Amino acid sequence: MSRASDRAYDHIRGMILSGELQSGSQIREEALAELCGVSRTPVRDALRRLETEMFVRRNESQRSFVADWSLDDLEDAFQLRAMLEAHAAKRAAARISRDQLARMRFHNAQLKQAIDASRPDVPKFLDNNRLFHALIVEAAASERLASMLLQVTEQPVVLRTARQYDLENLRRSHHEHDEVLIAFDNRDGDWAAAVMTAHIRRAFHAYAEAHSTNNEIGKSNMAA
Amino acid sequence: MSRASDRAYDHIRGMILSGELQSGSQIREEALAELCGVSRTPVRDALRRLETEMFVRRNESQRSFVADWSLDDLEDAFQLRAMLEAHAAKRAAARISRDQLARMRFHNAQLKQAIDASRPDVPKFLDNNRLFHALIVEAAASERLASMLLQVTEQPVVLRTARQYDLENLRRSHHEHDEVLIAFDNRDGDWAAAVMTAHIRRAFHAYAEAHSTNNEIGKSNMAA
DNA sequence: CGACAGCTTATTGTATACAAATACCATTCG
DNA sequence: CGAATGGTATTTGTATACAATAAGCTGTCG
Repeated sequence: MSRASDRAYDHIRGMILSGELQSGSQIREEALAELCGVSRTPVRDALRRLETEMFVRRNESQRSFVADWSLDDLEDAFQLRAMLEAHAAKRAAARISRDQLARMRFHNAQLKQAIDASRPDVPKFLDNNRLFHALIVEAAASERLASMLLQVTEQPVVLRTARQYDLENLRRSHHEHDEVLIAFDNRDGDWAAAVMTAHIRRAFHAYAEAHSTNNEIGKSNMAA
Repeated sequence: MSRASDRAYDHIRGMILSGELQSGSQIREEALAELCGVSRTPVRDALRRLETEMFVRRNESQRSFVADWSLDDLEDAFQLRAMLEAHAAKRAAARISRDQLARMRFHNAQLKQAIDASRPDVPKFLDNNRLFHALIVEAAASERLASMLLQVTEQPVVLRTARQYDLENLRRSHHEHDEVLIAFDNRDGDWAAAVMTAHIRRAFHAYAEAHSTNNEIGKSNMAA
């Protein structure tokens, strides 16, 4: 997309994720325009996108607000995500190429390195985790599925704890990824789907637990 | 939403569904603006919406085109729809109220009347069918699920046959709805989900068959 | 005190002008 | 003859002004 509306999108999204824009607070187009250094036109574009992704909500008279998520909403999103990612895994098992498999293995290895380092490298973990999951979606070869997953993969919730990244959960993620790979090797879609469902549900519970014992500010991209 | 951009949305969507805008053809904002009698601003708004709903596709340099769907794309959409509607049915089974159940029964009865008339009343059938399904989504009580279902419920495909509305399929729809209601009565979410999956998959095959034996122009809202 | 009407202000919606990017076409050069 | 290049036309992106709508406030009346 165009430069200005993209910048606006990234900027606003970032402010929501970081908590700079408080959950539930009203956001005015002109104020955002100033913050982003563009006019209202691209800001409106960005707001529409964020609205479909449920980062932003509009009331009946078209005022925009930062989405305010309850734990129930969160579980709802995770439930849909589990279903969609399981479906993606099943499709991927039947279609994935040698090359894609190799790349998945690579990212899972990188992700293990990130955990095993003397000081765990969380950004590296998250990055490779994201790429691992992206490859499954790519292999699933369904544009529609991909676009739906985008809508549930990142939640507009500011996590307030560091425990989201506890080593135990990161290690489990790695092992679950490994099992997905074995299921793919065996072209067993049902197996892959089941592992993926469990993977996402575990992520939800880690997420929820972290959310209930809030200490400090974190990012929202859960390590699934 | 606002009046002008809503009108633009409805108008463009209608032109796509009716075939007035040919699949795969490029669409220019200014041309649409003239057709809709508004300026480009609301047209752009409408195009963005239609794009997220996959009625419109944009190439790498931001030109817009009417979506062109293959049978595979269609099956893909139906598969996702089946999964999502089954999920909705399962959730609904656990949450639906007496009043909602009564309204569902009403619509299913109306829909039967539409079939049993000396000359089947297809619009009446479709209307009550839509309301029946909408009630399930309402009872499922997940905004996200609802918004995702909107994205897969209407396909931007011009059907070229009347057979989509053959009586046999309409009757089956009625009976399947009936079974969903019984499953709801028994609060059996798995049962409801299974019936719904079958319901949507049958609809797909009816749709696909109709699509392969094309005669005349129809609407795209399949009787599921 | 409370509710309501009318005015004022704040906010979003639309039109339009212009800027930027891209496609298209013709012409030239190898 | 084909590929590359440049210029022109087409199309989309952005800013801005103004219109329409909704919210908030103030003062009046019951």
